[in-house]
Amino acid sequence: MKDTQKNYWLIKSEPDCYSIDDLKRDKKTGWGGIRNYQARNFIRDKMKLGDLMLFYHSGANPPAVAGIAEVASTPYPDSTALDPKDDHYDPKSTKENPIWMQVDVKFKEKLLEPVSLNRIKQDPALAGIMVSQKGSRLSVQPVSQAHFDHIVEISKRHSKN
DNA sequence: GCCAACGTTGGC
DNA sequence: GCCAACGTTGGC
Repeated sequence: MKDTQKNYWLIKSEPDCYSIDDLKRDKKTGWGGIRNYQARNFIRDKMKLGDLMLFYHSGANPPAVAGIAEVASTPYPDSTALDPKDDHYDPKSTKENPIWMQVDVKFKEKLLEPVSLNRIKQDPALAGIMVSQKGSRLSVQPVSQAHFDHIVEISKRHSKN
């Protein structure tokens, strides 16, 4: 039973680098290049097909949750770590012993109204959410279902007016 | 562009 | 195993 339960995530991307619009265009992409062990462990150990993700624009004006994506593969070795020509190449990672993992991420929807970090911080219902903590640089974060739903709700509510 | 908060690296 | 130096992230 536990295993079939969905997990919820927040993934960060700089929109200049890869935005929700890029994902909408591509429909699906390999979420590679994660070079942080904590994030890697979440991807490797906890991510499951069908898990839902908040797609967060970091370094944007304002930084905000911009859309929803879905985990579209089981975890597999990050090929960008094995390619010497790639920016994310890591010589410590080998085909026999891959260090870094990735999943495929599928476009689900773009929020009509992005939910800004500022709004997230101000909302008592979202107290304790990882992304609003000062100095939280983790690019893959677990999110509770309640927080996930609430953020989507805020967007829907706001875009109705 | 600044800088605080982290994570990683490497000398010892 | 400590810790200073360094690199990176990301809000502002």
